[in-house]
Amino acid sequence: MTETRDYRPTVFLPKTDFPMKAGLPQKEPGILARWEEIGLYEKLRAAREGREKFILHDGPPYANGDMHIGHALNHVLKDTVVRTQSLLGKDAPYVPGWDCHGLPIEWKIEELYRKKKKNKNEVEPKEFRKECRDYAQKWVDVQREQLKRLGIGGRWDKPYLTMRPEAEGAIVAELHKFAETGQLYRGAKPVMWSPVEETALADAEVEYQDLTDSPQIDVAFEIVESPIEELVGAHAVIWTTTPWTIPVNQALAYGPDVSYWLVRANDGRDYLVAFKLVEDFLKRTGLNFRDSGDSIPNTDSELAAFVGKLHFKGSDLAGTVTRHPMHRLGGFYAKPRPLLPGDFVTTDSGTGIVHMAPDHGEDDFDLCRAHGIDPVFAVMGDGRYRDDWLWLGADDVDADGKERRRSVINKPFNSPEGPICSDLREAGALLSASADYAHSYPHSWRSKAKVVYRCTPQWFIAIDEKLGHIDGAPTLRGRAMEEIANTRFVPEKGRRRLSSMVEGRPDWLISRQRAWGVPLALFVHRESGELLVDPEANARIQQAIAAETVDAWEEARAAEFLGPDRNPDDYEMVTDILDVWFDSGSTHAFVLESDEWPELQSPADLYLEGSDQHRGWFQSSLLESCGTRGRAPYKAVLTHGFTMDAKGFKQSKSLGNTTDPNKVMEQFGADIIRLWALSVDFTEDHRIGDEILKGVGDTYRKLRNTFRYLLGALGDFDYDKEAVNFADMPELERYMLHRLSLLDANLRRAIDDFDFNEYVRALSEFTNEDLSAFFFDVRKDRLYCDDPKGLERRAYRTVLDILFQALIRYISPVLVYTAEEVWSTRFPDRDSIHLEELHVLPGEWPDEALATRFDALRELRETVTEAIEPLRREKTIRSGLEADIIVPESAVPAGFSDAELADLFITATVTRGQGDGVTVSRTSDHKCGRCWRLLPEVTEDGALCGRCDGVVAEMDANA
RNA sequence: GGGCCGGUAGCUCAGUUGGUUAGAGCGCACCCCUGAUAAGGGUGAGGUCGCAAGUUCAAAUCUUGCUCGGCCCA
Repeated sequence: MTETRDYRPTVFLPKTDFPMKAGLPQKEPGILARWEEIGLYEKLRAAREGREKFILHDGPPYANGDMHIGHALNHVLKDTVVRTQSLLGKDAPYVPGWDCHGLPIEWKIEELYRKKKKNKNEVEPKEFRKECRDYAQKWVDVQREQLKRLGIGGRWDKPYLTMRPEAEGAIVAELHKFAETGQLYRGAKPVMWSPVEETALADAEVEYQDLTDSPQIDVAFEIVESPIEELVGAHAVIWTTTPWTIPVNQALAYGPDVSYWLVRANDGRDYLVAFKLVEDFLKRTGLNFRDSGDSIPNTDSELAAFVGKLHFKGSDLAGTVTRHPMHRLGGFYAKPRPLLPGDFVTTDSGTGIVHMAPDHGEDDFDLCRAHGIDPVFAVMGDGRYRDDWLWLGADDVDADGKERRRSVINKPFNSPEGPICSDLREAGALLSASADYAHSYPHSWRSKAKVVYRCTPQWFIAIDEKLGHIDGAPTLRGRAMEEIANTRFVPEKGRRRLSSMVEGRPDWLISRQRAWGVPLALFVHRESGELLVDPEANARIQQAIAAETVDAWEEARAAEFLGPDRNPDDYEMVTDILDVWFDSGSTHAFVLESDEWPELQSPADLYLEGSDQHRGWFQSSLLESCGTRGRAPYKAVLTHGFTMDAKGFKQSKSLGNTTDPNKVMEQFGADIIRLWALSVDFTEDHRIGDEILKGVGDTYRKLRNTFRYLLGALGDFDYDKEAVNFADMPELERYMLHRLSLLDANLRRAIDDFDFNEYVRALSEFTNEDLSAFFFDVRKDRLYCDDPKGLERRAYRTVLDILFQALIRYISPVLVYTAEEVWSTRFPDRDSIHLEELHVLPGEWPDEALATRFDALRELRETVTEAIEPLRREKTIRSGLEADIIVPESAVPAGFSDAELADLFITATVTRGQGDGVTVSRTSDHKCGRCWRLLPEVTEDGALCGRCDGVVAEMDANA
């Protein structure tokens, strides 16, 4: 009789060439090449011309080394901000930049010299800087290619570099603004100084290492004068870990609120020591009480017995004067060493009396300056004492009787057997000396050598002077604080972090004694010591540097810069260079305000960097801009955390737990890294690792397959001929447009909040839950089997088209390559998805009443699938299509027919019953040979249902 | 050592001003489909909310201490 016909060719299956497997590592470079070929970035600029601008200003990464995961995260976030703003229709240009000057690069070049046994001092500064410049340029080029490969869109043909001569000239111009407005001063202040590199170091250039063999000594200073009679002739004891500072001791400090005790020791002397530290003191020195009856009081009553006896409050010590252990040498050492009150004195360690060397400590300097005691500048740049310094220890003499001048960080110099200690011991002043103290001590992060505090002439920007040139502004610090209050912070906690740093910071030390950087192009009058303030001279300097690079700043040209009315011999030319934070703090000036990038403007809408930049770029930019312009260079600041390894630990090369984004791109593709960066909570520290990347890959495949389905279902869709009006659509289609409207609002809010985690999550959940598991599944039958001319199938495809148009735009800032691949598959003749804007969705789509009914229906649907499950387990039925369902009448939302329910539940039939549970049984109907539904109208398995019969008949007729 | 920030299922994340049984997606296990097929659908098992005290009728949520991790600083 009737042989079973194979109806497969009559079913409208999705058809597309878009592959399920992505092959991103192979595919992405080709897509990137095409973008460059068509000039995508320029096309986008042209397309958005005249629109509202959104300026994200790029914080310059340092031009050294390959792109690492931190760069990748940072740039993906920046790119996503730019692309999402562009999706909203704004003109959002992106000009990337690099930080090129500074010690790390200089150090690299010096390292190369050392390998070649070449001495830096024998090389012309110009030649040396040229090598630094070439080195920086090399890494700029490397990083640029890596960032492009990541899919970061921007002005790659003209990035800003801090070493471009135009930038160097502009940075000098910014410095001159500070000079011309009186905010710049030269001060002698102890700064972190590396004797090895012979330069002052910024905080960021210093690292702390734990030492266990540092020297510690107790030194007695004889009291020669005091309002307290018992103290005269006694000894004040200081404790220090830096014996080398004793030669420049100038005073002692006590804590006004600290309690002191005069210890009558068994060596016959009386020692003044903080009460709380007596025990430690005796232990270190091996001394004991002179009278066996004395002991350290343990109880309050024992202590009370001492009060008024040999027990003093710190403030009582005012007016007490000691003399230096080496006072017999006369001169500097013969001067009195007064006891001064210092709030910084604690009783955590030592003796509660602190020796003051204003040359070598911040507290020391400040306290001494307040009492008219000046530093003596005895230690030179290489860490050695001046040749003419009177005393450094008698045995610091070589075999020929010639004095050896050792660096102060030299270990033997500071050792208990060293020259300082030996002489102190001989003078009877050394009460203890050992080399076993454990603490952390600052080292240069480049040379790993110890650094010291050293007083040197340095240039500072004053933080607490009134800003006379800016109307209504208080001090620089004050204005910066006001501007922090006016700035948006994402996340909000960044505000507190930045303000507490600005609140507590000292004046800005901007000078460095190095070669690779922008000069502090200033003249100082030799006689008056005054800074030359001459806008015309300054302009000549700026122009020369902008034209010829920093090489223009050389002695030979002093006359040219000073002009005909001044004698170059009268002026000292400053040869220091600027802190690189001043360079990058000025980017808003030489990038955002520059004519070279007319697409930019200032202030920027957003600065976006890692949370470490609260100390760095956010702050230097804020101070630079407030000092010169009286306002912040940004309207908003977004910070991200750091990327840890899979277990939440810091990534480091030495631990071998780093994830290299370049390798991830090779292995999985740039889109995977991008999706990862946007999936984690970047406002906090977050992790990366194999398992996490695998999960990201799963999310990616689901999104990709959703697009593959849409492409397949819409392969032959012709909007003009097929589209159905909203009003004519079935309710499910209208409900999906409601859901899309919600998603759209959600995503737009996420864009405004820079909440990309939410953005990706919302998008991913929508495709999983609303589309794949619900809408696509329910409408599968209609797509495959309905009459193509029928309203229902056309309505479905119309919504699929709407979904496609929306989703491809939503995903385009995230999966930049895949979005393009999808777009070009559907529209091979169009330029790029990345030129598109979000559509404004029709206001008629949201329908709360409809949504309430469908939301309830989906809940019922869950109950139904749950009820079907046991029958499938026992193999009574295989799929829901074989199930007859009875649902409680009361559980069904209004307005659904039984047939609609069967469609929505993907079951054979649905009827309503009175009970409160769902009943499931196997249907007795037969299976349609084409659509596989089990329906009463199908006479036998394999025969056709009415719908399929009609469709097949028409196809046959047209064949 | 100090300041600030964080610790919720295997993973990525939600959890309003303290208020039923702490949620989602993914993964995993099991099942179905074999006409989205290296895809699709379903069901299920996973949590002492870092630990310990405290406040409260009630704590993932508030307080304190500790611990682990991070950033910045010394």
